[in-house]
Amino acid sequence: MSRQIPPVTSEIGEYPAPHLAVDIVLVTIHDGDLAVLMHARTSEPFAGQLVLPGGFVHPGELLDDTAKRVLREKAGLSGIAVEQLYTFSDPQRDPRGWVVSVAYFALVPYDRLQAAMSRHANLELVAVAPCSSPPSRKTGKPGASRQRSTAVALLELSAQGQAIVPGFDHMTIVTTAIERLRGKLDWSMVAFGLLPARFTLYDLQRVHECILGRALNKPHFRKRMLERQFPDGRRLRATGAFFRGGRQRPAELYELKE
Amino acid sequence: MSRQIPPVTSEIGEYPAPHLAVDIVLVTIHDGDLAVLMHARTSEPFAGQLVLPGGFVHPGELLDDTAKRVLREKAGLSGIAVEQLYTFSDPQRDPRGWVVSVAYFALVPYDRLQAAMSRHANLELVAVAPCSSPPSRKTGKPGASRQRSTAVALLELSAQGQAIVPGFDHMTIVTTAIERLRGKLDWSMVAFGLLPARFTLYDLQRVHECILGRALNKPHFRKRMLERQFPDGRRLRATGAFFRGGRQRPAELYELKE
DNA sequence: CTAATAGTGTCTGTTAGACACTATATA
DNA sequence: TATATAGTGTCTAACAGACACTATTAG
Repeated sequence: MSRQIPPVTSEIGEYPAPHLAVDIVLVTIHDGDLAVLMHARTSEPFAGQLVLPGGFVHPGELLDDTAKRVLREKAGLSGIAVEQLYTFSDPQRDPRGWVVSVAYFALVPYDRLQAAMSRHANLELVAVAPCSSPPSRKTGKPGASRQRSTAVALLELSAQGQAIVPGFDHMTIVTTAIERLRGKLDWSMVAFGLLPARFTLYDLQRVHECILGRALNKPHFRKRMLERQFPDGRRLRATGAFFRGGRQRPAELYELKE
Repeated sequence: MSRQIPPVTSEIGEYPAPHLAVDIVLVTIHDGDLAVLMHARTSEPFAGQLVLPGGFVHPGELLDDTAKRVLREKAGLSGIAVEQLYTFSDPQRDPRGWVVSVAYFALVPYDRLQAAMSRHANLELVAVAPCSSPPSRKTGKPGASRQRSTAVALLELSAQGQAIVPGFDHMTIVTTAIERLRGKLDWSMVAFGLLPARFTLYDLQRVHECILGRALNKPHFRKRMLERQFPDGRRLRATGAFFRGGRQRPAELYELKE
């Protein structure tokens, strides 16, 4: 196969131009694990392997809008905030030709994603777990192993208990997204993107623990969250309503206000 | 002028492709101020205005390599680490046509940049100062004004005392670069990219203060830096040599070791 | 009652800054 | 000597985690 490099000429100069695509890492939390949305490819290359939803940029379109359009077209999800992650440019990353990809990440509460997935049968939710560590918080103490390796994969992907090797360079893209998510956790509002409008403080703590991959101190976490003013100016406010789900004392529901 | 959209066809699909360029924000510290490297455009659009060094991506080239090549070709600087910043895709950002730009930032000690600039007469060093605040640490207390505005410019650019309005969207790119630099300062090694191999602890502190735009506590800063192991595993080590520059007690020179 | 989670109070070690002090060079 | 910066010791306040405790629901 001869690799395609689209020849382009213009006033600007005679510069061949790469195809420009967008790939989306849509992150959610399901069953105590971080998870990302993928779908199985139906054609070569990487037929049968899972890849991130993606698409090419249209003329006159901002990359942010491309990302939103891809989410709408491929997952039926609208009104989700997206954030640019990194641009991947390895000339070999797509066997079909020269395709540079701008990766985005987006966050969605699981219940919204579940509704969307029921209308798009080809979508799959892939669990993301720290490498060489139990896949779920429920089956083992997280954060026990600390490692500084960078060459070895930091994350393991799995769907229905099966390990996943995504197509293209999408494993790298997912790893980059999760690292970015961790880095933004304590100064941005990413945690709330994974929660519904009302949630208990322990829900919020579980989101933080899930992203960080380690346990947090409960009294301190609660104090810090309740005192804090978030970057958009809002604070946590008790609603007076309670979540009565388990067989224990009900937990108060909070929301962002002011 | 009809805006150019290069028509491209390929196996991958019939997708028009944008031109893909790289723009570099080369940051240094000169005379107590952050500064970036620019040059005056000699042709339309934006003839006479200052812009960042940039260039188009070549086929088969990684974007990181494009950034290094641009630094080499336009500023005669080699062996400088570059880091991808953000990809700017506003369809209107270049009046000549559809040009998506991947911005990079790079750091260089002023003495190296000065040597390079003496060989490239068209280059200019543009001072970067926090908006509505004295342009230099020496003429006023920095960090006195705190603002949360995002729509208004956060930075002011100036060369030879004259305010600068760069061409294209390069003001936005510079602002994004400085914000990123601040965010990375306390967990990465960016400060050392702006210093020669040997430096005094107060040099290091001045770099931090310059990037943050506020004063730091001297005893604490020194303790923290001397105890700390940096991400690459190295630590600060006293060299036994001293800088005898002023009319006061000489300051010991330190370097990164181990 | 027990089980299980919700939520709080207190202690301790670490971190960060304020402030004051000593040290040592040049002029 | 005066002065300017180099470099340090100590105090205090805020922060973060460990731990133990009380509260309240379902069953």
